[in-house]
Amino acid sequence: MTANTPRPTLQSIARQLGLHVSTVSRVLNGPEGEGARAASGETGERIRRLAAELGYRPNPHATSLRTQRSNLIGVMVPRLSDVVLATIYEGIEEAAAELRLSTFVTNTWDRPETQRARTQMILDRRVDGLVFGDAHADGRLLDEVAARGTKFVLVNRRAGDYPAVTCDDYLGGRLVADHLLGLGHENVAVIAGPPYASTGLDRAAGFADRYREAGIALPAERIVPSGFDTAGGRAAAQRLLSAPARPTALFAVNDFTAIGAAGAARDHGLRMGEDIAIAGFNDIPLAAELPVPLTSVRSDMHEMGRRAARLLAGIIAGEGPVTSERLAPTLVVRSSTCRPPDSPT
Amino acid sequence: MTANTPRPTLQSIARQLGLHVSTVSRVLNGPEGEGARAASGETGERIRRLAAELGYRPNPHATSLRTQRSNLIGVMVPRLSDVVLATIYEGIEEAAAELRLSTFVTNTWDRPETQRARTQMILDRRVDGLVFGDAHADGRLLDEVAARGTKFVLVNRRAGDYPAVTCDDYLGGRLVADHLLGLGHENVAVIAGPPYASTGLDRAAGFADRYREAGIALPAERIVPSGFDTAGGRAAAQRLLSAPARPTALFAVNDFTAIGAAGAARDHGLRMGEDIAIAGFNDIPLAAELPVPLTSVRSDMHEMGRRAARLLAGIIAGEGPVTSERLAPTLVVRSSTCRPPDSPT
DNA sequence: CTGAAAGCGCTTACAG
DNA sequence: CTGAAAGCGCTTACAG
Repeated sequence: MTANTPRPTLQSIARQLGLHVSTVSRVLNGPEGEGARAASGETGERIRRLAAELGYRPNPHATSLRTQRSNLIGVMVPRLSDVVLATIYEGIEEAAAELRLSTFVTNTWDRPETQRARTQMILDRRVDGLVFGDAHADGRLLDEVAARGTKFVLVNRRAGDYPAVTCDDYLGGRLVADHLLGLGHENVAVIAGPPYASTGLDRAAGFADRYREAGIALPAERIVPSGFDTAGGRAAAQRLLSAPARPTALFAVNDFTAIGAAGAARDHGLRMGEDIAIAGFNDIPLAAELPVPLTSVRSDMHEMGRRAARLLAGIIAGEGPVTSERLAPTLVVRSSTCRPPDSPT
Repeated sequence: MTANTPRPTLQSIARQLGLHVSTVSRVLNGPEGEGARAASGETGERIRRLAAELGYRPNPHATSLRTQRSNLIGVMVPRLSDVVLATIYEGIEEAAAELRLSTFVTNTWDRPETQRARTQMILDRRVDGLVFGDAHADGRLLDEVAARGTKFVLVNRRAGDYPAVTCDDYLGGRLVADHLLGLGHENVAVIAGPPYASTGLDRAAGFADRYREAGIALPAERIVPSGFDTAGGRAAAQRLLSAPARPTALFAVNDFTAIGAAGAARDHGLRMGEDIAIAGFNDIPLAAELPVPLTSVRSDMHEMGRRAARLLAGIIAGEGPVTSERLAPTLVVRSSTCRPPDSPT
């Protein structure tokens, strides 16, 4: 295909073959049934041969205009340079491509105005559906989007009763609590992430519930909100480690927060994995590569993305009842979580 | 806008106002000049008012079909879960949105077959242009794409004479060499990345040239290829540190590779920043957060992405001569680069 | 199995 | 300043 040759169209192919455009359409892009039948005919063979020779590719804008289906989906994420979201998006994009869906992805920075503006921008592109990876617990924007009849699913974070594919964050929090309890930690704290994200909320809740079941109630000041980045983790840990009865173990609801917390611990002269235990969440690839490898909860983010794409595709296709999915996490124990310093060996 | 109301179209607006669709089109979506003139008329006011009230949004598929312009661009990256590429993409997406362009982004894993297949998939979507963030030095695929008359730019990696926005990687390599020479390192090695990426090649070349100018020629076995991830850095460093006259400093052409190298150093009982100097490239956010903060070359990846988007937009618009851009890097010195262990203080 | 027709929602050169 | 017409490239119900 050289630069000057105009792209072939159904029309141009029909003309060259002395056929009608509708015939060519049915053979090349028609539904399976018809295409298959047409396949038998010798005409079908001629059409297919010429189309292949010319490198015919249907014009998706024409198809979308005609069918009112764009085969496009939009994906909203807080920020793609966060490896957690990037990995989820990779899963979405991969599964979407398998389903012949193309994706637009955009950052919303977790800011409501940006979320609203970018959602509108994506809807203006006439996507068939949306994946929200930035849902806020209040669900206000989602309510509006749902009211318009727009199809969507949530991924990573849940909100209300909207269909969502998430990690079982509550269970993940419990797993960490189990582990720290087993090591003998009774004086612990949680760096809980921002208050609008179900991930942090559920992880913290699972952790606190498990401790409560063990007879240890975490006081409110031991569950501190934070950003999801290293700076947030550092600041939160700084506060916790300056308190009177310093905790012997920290559960950060995200690995970056945990890395920031490790920095704060260092500033306090504490060695992670020896003087203080720190656990994170997500098991990002770097967790295992740190000088003191980080104990973390592994969730299959790529698979989460794949499932979200498929769930959305099902909804778009109008398939049966929609049920949210919750992936089981596993705890990966590494050397960052030691026993309490004064514990008997 | 409720679920059951059909979306307004130019037609529906024209009908409600007793006007012709072409009039409405000119007022709502027409070129600046006409729109402005139409603005004065009282009719224009009525049209605009109703459109706003109904929440009219032009159907981009219809517009694209008619104008043969999709306002869509495609972005090819090795993998989005690499924070370097994710950050570049954020810049592309941000600038593209400002230019009213929407972007498709896809992973190609640096595999030629995938690159080819995904490029075709993106072109099938009738994008107006492409940004390649995964160019291979041989430029084979790019030659094919160029031969079709497709418009594109490269970002991060350059190839042939195709328009590209890159970091001045050669200069970056020189900066690191300057720094290590200043510290007194004469026995050094480079972990150079894969042989198909201009980034690693140029960084290694700048480094080696600067050392040569200082009278120190790096033997070939001191410039070892690697992957761009921690595993690759670890393996390469493992080899280098097992050699007879062990280098006192390592330049890894990427921060992940440097982190992997630090792991290998630890395995050899070497403390980074005390027994061995290690420098990276890109200054990813984590570099400053490591227990031993990493010396690295900073390149403004977000800005690189923004410029690539604008360069492509210029090419699509058919504006003047196209010139590649090369952003100046800066060296960020941190504690990972110490003097050679046996150097006089 | 193939053809003819209508129409998805827009833009734009041509009249008036 | 506004209208009428043509057409971008497809799909699909209706005939034959």
